[in-house]
Amino acid sequence: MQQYATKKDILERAQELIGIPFKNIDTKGILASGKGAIGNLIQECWFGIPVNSDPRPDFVEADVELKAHPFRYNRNGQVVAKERLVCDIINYMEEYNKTFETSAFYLKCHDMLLLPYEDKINISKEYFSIAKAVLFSFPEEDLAIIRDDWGKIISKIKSGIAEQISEGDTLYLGACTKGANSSSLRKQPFSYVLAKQRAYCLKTSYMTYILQNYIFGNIKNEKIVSDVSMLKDKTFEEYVVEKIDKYKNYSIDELCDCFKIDKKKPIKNKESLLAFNILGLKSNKAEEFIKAGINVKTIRLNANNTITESMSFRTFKFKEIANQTWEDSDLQNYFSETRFLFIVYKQDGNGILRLKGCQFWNMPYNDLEIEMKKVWEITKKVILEGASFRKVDNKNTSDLPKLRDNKVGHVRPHARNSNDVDELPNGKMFPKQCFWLNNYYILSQLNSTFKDKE
DNA sequence: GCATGATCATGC
DNA sequence: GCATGATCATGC
Repeated sequence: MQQYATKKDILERAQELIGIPFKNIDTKGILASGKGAIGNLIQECWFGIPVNSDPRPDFVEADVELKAHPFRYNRNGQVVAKERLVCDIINYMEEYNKTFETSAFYLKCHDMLLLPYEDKINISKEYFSIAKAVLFSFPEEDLAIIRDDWGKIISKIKSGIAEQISEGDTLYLGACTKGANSSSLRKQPFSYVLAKQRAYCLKTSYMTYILQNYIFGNIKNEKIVSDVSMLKDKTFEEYVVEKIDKYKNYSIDELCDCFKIDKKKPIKNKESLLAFNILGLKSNKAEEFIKAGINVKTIRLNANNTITESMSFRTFKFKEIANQTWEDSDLQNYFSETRFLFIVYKQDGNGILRLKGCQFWNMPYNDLEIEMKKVWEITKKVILEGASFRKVDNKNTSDLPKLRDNKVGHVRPHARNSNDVDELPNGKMFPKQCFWLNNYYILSQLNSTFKDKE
């Protein structure tokens, strides 16, 4: 029998922990032992539960899992999760045989004692302390999405492609890599290919939402699915696709008329705003998209089924790339975690853009870990060498990867103008750059239904 | 026609 | 003032 046997006992004891520096409770020297130590510290030294590998929640009688989790304040002063919340390792050999209710994730994490602590930059973690103590169980509408996420992960195991699982496949519940390094491999049941070891996790974007809305505040955003019964016979993504599909072939002006938007008023990214309107939202913010960290991108197809422009992303800092490895690079993290919603418009014979529909997408595992990795590594090499950055005929040029060098991506300027510069490791200044997805690569990723001849 | 470098426009 | 999403302009 555990000492803290009810939720009430647990929460009361947890409340007493708030504000106490971790070094003051560390009677066993756990902090010195390394990663994951804070959860272990609280479990052992504060609640007296020995660390174990029991598949059941830490508080067995109360059926509650203890989770300490770091947060930070962003530039705007908002609380944001520092990282995803990692749960159990996914045992590919066993997990596919289970139901969601008996999965290792749900069995352990259906109810959690969340203990967020601020992770302060340049301060030793022994001075950190728990900021809040909250008992958390998933809202019904989140559970509907998490259940589908789980199904997606399992279906890749059942298809014998566990090695192609990516965190970007899913919305709230992810499968993140876990292990000493990327060579930690495991067997899978329907293929001889070894797959990277992965663990169930709640995505960083989801944890940020929990922190901002359930723990520290109560910001309300518009929901796409206002009632969970709307997802009775379809997934969230299917619901979105079907809804947008109802306005197939509407021109931008026609859509503006439908939603009473001033056609002449300059609005940034009107095409995506119209898609949000179709989904029943007034703003271009949806609770589900924020939780899932979904990135909405508009794609314009020409009448002859080509795409003119490549797709840009945020600018990078030369020195950041120079100091990172691929595994901890912003680019790898971004494309492995991020799910996209493409809103697809296509020019008709008269050059008028018409809505064709939408498509959820994330970068396939091999495109990221083989192709994009090459682009990143060449970029790093060119930045470190530094010699190729030069001016020819008054134009800045360099040996950074170009459009035809790689089928997935390239590097190009992304700045206000050529005077908007960033410092290279050798001290030279050069226009800010970003990674781009090649226009022809994007085209290759689009559903064939968008490319049909009219 | 397309690749590449440069720049625009909104919105916070 | 700047990030972001997007598009323009030149020259081969």
